[in-house]
Amino acid sequence: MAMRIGELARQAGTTTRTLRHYEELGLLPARRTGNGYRTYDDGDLRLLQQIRTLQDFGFGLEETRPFVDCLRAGHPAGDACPASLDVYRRKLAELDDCIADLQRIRAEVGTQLARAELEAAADVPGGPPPLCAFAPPFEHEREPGTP
Amino acid sequence: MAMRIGELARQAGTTTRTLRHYEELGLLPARRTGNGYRTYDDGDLRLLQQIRTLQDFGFGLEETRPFVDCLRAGHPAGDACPASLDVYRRKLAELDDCIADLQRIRAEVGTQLARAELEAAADVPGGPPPLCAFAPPFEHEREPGTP
DNA sequence: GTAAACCTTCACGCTGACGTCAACGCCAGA
DNA sequence: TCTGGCGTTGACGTCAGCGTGAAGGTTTAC
Repeated sequence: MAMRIGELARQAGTTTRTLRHYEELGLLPARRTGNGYRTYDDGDLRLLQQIRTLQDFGFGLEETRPFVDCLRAGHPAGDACPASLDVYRRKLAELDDCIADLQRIRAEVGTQLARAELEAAADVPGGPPPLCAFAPPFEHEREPGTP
Repeated sequence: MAMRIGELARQAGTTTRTLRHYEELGLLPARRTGNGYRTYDDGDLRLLQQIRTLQDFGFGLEETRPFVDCLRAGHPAGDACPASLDVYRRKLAELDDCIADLQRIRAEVGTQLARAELEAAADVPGGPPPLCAFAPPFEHEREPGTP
């Protein structure tokens, strides 16, 4: 039940440095034992798991705060509060924008690559295999030594 | 033709700080006039435009280097060299991976949002509009003042 | 009793692409 | 000659999410 920072880090698959960082941010404050050691319980593990899950989805730490607050407020799930739902919705919109941007860019880069490859094939005869095997190099561009 | 740093920055739609940064990286070195002022020409403007275009596509500055070198080597286009094509291809793969990741995440977040919204609707009767318009609020939750 | 394994705080480092001062030099117009 | 607007270098700040020590105290196992 009660555990120290190393144990919690192991259970959550993270590091003690990360947990201290979360505490600096006020995201996951710890109780202290008499000697100053941080001490956590299973509730903290749940909060931490919530944070890590959202992190894996690309949420920033600040964006996880409503979920953590929601859990701490006693709700059974971190997304049982309106503020969390808002974060979900904003993230969805953000993801959609981002995906659309990347798809535009992907298409553009693909086009550029295809064009550049064609031009390279045209400029360096004998380099990459020609699309039409019967297309001979032009005479005035033929290299010396080639019969 | 010849211009100083402010003029080049204006023509390329960037800042003098950015141009000094590029020079620090060795990406866009400048000639100097007698008084130590940086001086650029139209060729530098082309190099800079190449860099900015690739930047807009999400290329890192180091990734633009082959293109810039290619132009400086006298090629008519920055992507006329094999090294540039390699960068294109790596970027395409990177974009595909990234898009796939984001789409998985988008689906996951969408699922979570839908589920959380349903649970919120179930837990808070009378909050969001019910799916079935004939479902009346329960008596013990009815507000005072409502006939 | 001692060594290993834990814990503490402090504080700098890393990545990328610049922004933002400070403190000063150079030059043209009124 | 003064003012304003350019230019220069150097160096620190920003954003996020930690990593990586250093220097020391505490607990645990043998």
